[in-house]
This record gives sequence, C-alpha cells and structure tokens, in this order.
Amino acid sequence: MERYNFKFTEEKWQKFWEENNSFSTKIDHSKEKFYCLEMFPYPSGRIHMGHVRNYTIGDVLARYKSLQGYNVLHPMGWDSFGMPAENAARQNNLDPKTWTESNIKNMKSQLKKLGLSIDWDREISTCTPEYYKHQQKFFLELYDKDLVYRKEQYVNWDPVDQTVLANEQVIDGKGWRSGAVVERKKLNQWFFNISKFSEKLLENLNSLKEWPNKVKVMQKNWIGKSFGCEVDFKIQNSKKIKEIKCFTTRPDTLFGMSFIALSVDHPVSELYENNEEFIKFKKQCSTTGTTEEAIANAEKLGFKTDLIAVNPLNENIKVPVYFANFVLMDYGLGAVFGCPAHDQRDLDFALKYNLEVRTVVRPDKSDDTFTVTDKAFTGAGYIFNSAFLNDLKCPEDSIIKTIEYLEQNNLGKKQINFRLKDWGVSRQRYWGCPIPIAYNEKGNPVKIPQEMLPVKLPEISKFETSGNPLDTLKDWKNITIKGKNYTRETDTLDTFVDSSWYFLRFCSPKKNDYGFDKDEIKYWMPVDQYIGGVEHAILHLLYSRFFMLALSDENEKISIEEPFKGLFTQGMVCHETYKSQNGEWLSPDEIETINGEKFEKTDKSKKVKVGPSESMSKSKKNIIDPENIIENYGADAARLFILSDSPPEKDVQWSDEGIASSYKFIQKLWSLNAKIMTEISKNHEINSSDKLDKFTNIYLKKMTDNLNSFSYNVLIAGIHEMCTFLNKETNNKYTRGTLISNYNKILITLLPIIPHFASECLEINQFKLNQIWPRVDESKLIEEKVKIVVQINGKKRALIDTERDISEESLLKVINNNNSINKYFFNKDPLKVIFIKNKIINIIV
RNA sequence: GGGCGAAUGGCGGAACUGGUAGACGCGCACGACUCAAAAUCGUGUUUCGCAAGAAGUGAGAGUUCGAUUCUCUCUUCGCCCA
Repeated sequence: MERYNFKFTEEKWQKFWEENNSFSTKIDHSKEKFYCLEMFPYPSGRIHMGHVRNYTIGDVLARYKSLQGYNVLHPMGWDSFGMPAENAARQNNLDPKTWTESNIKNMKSQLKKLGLSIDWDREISTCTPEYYKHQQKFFLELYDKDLVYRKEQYVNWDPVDQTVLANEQVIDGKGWRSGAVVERKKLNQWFFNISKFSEKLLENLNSLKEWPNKVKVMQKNWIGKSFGCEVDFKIQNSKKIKEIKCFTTRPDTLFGMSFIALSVDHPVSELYENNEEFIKFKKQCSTTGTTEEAIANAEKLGFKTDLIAVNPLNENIKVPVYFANFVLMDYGLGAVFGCPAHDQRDLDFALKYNLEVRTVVRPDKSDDTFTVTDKAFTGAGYIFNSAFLNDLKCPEDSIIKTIEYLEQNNLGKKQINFRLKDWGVSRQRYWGCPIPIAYNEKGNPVKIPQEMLPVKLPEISKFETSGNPLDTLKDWKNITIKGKNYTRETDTLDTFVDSSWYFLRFCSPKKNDYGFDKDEIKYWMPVDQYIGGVEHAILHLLYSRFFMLALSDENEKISIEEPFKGLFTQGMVCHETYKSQNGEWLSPDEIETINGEKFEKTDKSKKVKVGPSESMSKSKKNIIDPENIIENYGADAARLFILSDSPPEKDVQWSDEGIASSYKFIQKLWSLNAKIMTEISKNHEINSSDKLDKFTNIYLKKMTDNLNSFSYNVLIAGIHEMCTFLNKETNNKYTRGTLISNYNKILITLLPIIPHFASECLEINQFKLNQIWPRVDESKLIEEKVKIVVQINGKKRALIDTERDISEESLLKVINNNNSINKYFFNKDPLKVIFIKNKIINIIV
C-alpha cells in the first residue's frame, strides 16, 4: 500500500476548492445563516502558530456548520494600517504600502495552504481607499451626531522620533525605540464619545449569553460604574473661589476628612499660574506617567494652597487644600476629599504632610480602642466619631444616609460615575486612515465635503525625516474647498477604528456608496461566533460594540445593538525556551536532542539550558514556523495537532513529538481506509450490523456534542478510539452495505478537522462529496446489557453485567449469590441500600 | 490590595446534571518483524505491595450512602484591575 501523500492531496483539494468556489457565499433565505468570524490578522508577512490555532478553530466550526446545512459566512481580511509598516519602511527604505501589500500576498498564500474554508471573494484590507473611504463617512456621520469632538489632552511625546507614544511604548519613562526621555505634552486630539454609551455598554453585557464570563467581568470593570456623590465644599478665605465640588464614593467618611486634593489641571490652578513653586510642582507631576498604575505607585506629592475648605457636615472642621499628583482631571471632577483613616493613598499623603488621621469606621460597634495609625481601614464595619451617622452599618446604610442628608441640605447630590473615558482616536502618524477634516485660518475645523471623499493618503516613496510625513507634504496639506483655503488635519485614525466595523464590511465588501448594505446586514449580522485572542477582551470588543451602537443609534437602517452573539477566546501557543551556556536565546531549530539531552546543533559538546514553556515570541526565539510544519507534515497534521493536546481556550504546548504523532495518526487512518475498502470489496454476508451501527451512533453523538461545546481535544481522542475500534472490528466480516453506510458517516465527521484527507478518502471510496452531517439514531444508543457498579459501604467492590432495567430485588439476589462480592458483607444484614437504575448499587452494612 | 479562574500519573489532559478517577495522546518498558536499526504492529504503564489489598484528584475541614464535582478555610499559580 502506498503511503498517504499529503503534499499531492492537499494541493489537489485546495485547487479543487478554489476552482469550484466552494466557499463563496450569498444570501439564501431558505437557509439559516451562520456568521463565523476569526479576528483578522495584521499582515506582518508571515503567519505564526497563533494564527494557525485561531483559524483552525474557526475553520472547524465553519465547516461543521456548513455540513449541518447552514449558510455559512466565513470571510478573511487584513488589519493593514499601523505602526509596524512605518517602522519597517524606515528600516528598509521603502514605503509602507509596498511593504504591506507584499506581506498580504505572502500571508494569503500561507493561509491558503492551511486549507481554510474561506470566502476569499470577500477579502478586504483596511489600508485601501475602498475600505477607509467608508470609515471617513462614518467619522463625519458620528461628527454630525455629536459623537466626535476635539479637545486637548496629555500625550506621551517622544521628542526624538517626534511622535506620540502609546502607554505601553513608554518603558521606564523612555521611548521604546529612541530611548529619549518621554515628555507629557498637551495636544488637540479627536475623541469618540464612547462614554455616552457607558450605561448601555454595561447593561447589554447581560444579553451576551454566549460570551465567556471573564470577558464580561473585564469589560464591566473597565466601564467601572460607581455610585457616589458630588459634595460641595465652601472655601472660606478666597474671593475668587467660593466653592469646590468633589466626587466621592465614600461620602460616609466625611467626618474623617483632613484635606482636599486637586488635580494640577483643576480650574483652581489658574489662581497659581504665576506661582513659580506651583509651576515647578506641576512640571514634576508631568514626569510621572499617564497610566493609572504609574500614578498609584508613585510617591504621593502635594502642593499646599492657602485655601481653607469647610466640612459641609461640621462647620468646625476646616481643612487645607492641596494640589496632588495622584488626582487626575479625567476621573470624577478632578477633586477629592482626603480621609486618611480609610483610604491608603490618602493616608500616605497625610503621613507625609503631617495631617490629622481621624478614624470614623471601626470593624466592631463596641470596640472603643480601634484607631488607624499606619494602615488604612477599608473594610466593612460601623461608623463612629460622626455625629448623626454614628453606629450606622458601613458601607451599605451609612452611604445612603449621608447622601440623603447632603441632598436635603443642598450640600451635594447623588452621582453615578464611570471609569470609561472617551476614546482618543488621533494618531500623529502617516500609515492610517486620514481624518476627513480641514481647518480654516482661525484653526476651526470643517468637514471635508462628501464629494471630495475619500481623503486619500498621499503616496510617499520613503520616510526621510522623523515625525509624521503628512505634516511636511504641503501639496497635500493645503487644500481649497469652494474657493477658500484650508489646511488638512494631518493626524490619522487609531487602527482600532479600522477593526471596529470590519465585520459589517464583510457582509457587503464591494458596496461602493456606503460602508454596508442594510439587507445584507439584516441577513448576516450579528456574528454568530467570533473567535480570537483574549488580549482583545477589552478594547477591540468594546470599541466594536460602541460602533454598533453609534451606527444604529438614530439610524433605522439596522437595529442590531450587539455585533458578536458568541465569543470564544482561544489560548496561546507555547514552546519550551532554550538558552546557550553563555545565556543567549536559542531557537528550536538550533537544538539537537541526543539521548534525551539537548545540545547546540553547530557544536554538539555544548549543552543547552531548557527553560519553561512560554508563549512563542521573537524575543525568546521559541518560534516554530507554520510554513515549515506544513511543508514537512502537511496542513491536516498541523490542524490536527494544534487542536489535539489542550482545550482550545487554554494554552497549548507545541512539541515535535506531538506534531509527529499527528502525522503518524493520519498515516494510520490511511491504512484503516485501505483496510476497510478491502473488506467492502469482499462483500461478506455473515455478521449482524448491530455492533457497528451502535458504535457509529455513539461516536456520532460524541463528535456532535464535542463540536458544539468546543471540546476539540476530546473530539480528537474520540477519533483515535474510532480508529482503534474499526481496525479490530472490521475483521468481523460485515456486509458491504453495513460497512459503507457506517464508514461513510464516520468519514464525514473528519471533514471539519482534516478536510484534505477526508475529502480524498470520500473520493477514492466513491462516496458523495457533498453530504450533510449525519443524524444520530437515538434508538441505537440504548444498551440492552449494562454494567452496574457494586459498592459496599461506598467502596467499589465489583462490576457486574446485567440486562437493562434490572430491579433492585433481582440485583440483590445476584449479588448475594456471588461469592466474590458477598464476602464483603458475609453474616451482616444490610442497613440501607441505595440503588440507581442501570448505574450503581451501594449496600451499607 | 480587589475581582475572576485554575490545581488530577513522569508530561498534556479526560470524567454528562454528585455515581467505575486517570479516556485519548506523549513518554517509558517489554514483545513481534529485522542480520541490525528506523518505521510499523502488539502488550503494559497512578502509587505502595510478590499477592490479597490499601492509599489516591494542591492542603485541611464540612454536607452526603457516595465528592475531582457542592460549601468553608488555607497554599500556590495564571489573568484582569489597581
């Protein structure tokens, strides 16, 4: 028998699918639709194992749903704007467009080699004007709806690269590429008013039944709804400032207040504009990063003003007002009152500046000795030292009571606050979607008229200077609209905008006059199953949800609020890490294993240090190139292995043994196929079909259940069992008809996982290629013989074969007559018997 | 510090609503084929024990006839937020 030639077979079927447009889809109202989407890739040039895993999981589902008779939409595209293209262009002296396009070409051919059931007619690329022109229209649409606005915001500015850095690009206060000390700079930026939908985005999470709970929790925390109250503090000694409003979630600790802390950007700061000490302090604050974490970890610093604030609940408590580095203008009102005893940050601050620490909550009502000294008490308890609040249960009763009092006396009001901030979408970069805005001489923005869209990115041959090339392209930058002169906005949009609506574009990728077609959307949306990495659990998913709301709000064209009905987050692909004796990272193909020990390939006297298995990354060189794997083992083996070792939602370890074993298993299935075909040709007429029929149905049930629950690793275990069983069982001389009908069904179940192999087997066995997922015959699942566990005092003592539905009495009779069991309760009367039909009997003696 | 989740053989992992713990794979051992090796096929493989048997799902308690599964406390690890 010939060995299975994966190279020949895989090429053959990929060609077949392409020539027959096997996966191209259109609306078909006679069928139920299924929109299966995997997060589209950034075209870095080569696919990595993470892609292989992501797209294999999606492909198994798409092919399975398709076999079940659904009209499946399974598209693919490219998230092709973004920084790596600019970096590569600078390094290699070419332009981002050429670089990106050639990457797309490479990656597309690599993806095709995986045998994915993708409708390539719907391919989109976000860096093309055909895509981003619609995005510009959406931008203006949102602008008209007041969902887009401009404001000044601090950014991380790299003075060498002349560019804005994202928080994660700032390492130890320095730019990740230039190494220059990063400055905080205020820039005018465009924002999407995502916070308008805070409540809706939070509330709708409840409707997402097919999302992993942890993602919903993450989003909930990110939106961060908090109940609290706005409190008005009278300022005693200033003519200009009469009052400062603070937001707090703990108004019940007001009696413990000992200072007020303001953000350096708080309006009150105008009073100190010319104060040199204050200017110095403000500058010092600007050296701490912009992340909440950086601010939380930084030493608490303050600048004392001469203002004195009065406690609204007790006029005798008068406290100083500080500017402090841990208060942000973005949160609440940029002003908080400090209660050191019950907030660690406030306590750190108070201890530093020698402020009073007044304890007002204690864990126990009667504990008169409880006082906070160096550790803030934030737990639940009872209020004391607080006049009319004394002895109230804290926090549940005390907060309500305080807010009631403040509202009744016009001293403050109940307030809901969200942590979610508006989405800054301006990026000072070239390789992104141009923002369709221009400015007049006064600097006021105007929309680029519809007929002048798209605002195309001007082509450049290479990056010469640092900074954004759009700033220096005068021909592009200066424009005339209706005879008047304007300058263009030179910022481009965050690439998260590109990916916030691409799933809509896939429904009608060629539509020219608008981003999507409402009939197509109505049929295909929402995405039934979205699959991707958990690293996008917050931003990408939240932004996409926002976009759906922003577009459907006041827009009767579509009435879908949530874009992704089901979400599945897959784990990462890991590999062992290797280091040479002098501590350099080594890649797996620089290693050779001799007698279970690992050595450097180039010098086999050098032993290699094996490190823990970690997510594949360039920096640790623990990367396996999927293209090599496909070349050496085939796409089916790669697909099989990436699914077989771990549940898809958990991390999987790539191993040489594993992929080799999958490869061997396919060869084994190939021999099995040959064996069965030989048996079929013999056409025996002896055996009853019962045993084989039963097996097939049990197998089918398992396969179907495991596919529905994403238990792909268990599903593959089932295929192994099937192979072992059939190898033995086909010796039992079944009739031709029995073998064909059972084996045909089994081959169909292999189609989603190893499609090339299964298609080839179907074809050479002369089975039909277009078949539907086999139905489970429930009547065949019933066993007439069952195994019953016999327990004595809860301990398993025996396993007995009986006929189905045996009664407790008859079973006890059998047990009493069985010497190997009755020895365990010889001479003792059963105290109690627990009997579960067809399962277990437990005798207590 | 808060939230969420996890912990099962040498390893990756199975176990439906509480009912045979360790499916399946890797690794390992032995055997067959071979002059030999590779490949392939077969058998075995939680631990202790020659065996009968006993113990056993991170640790400790609890509920139950019965707990990997439910409850509580703790430990370690992972992720998110701070």
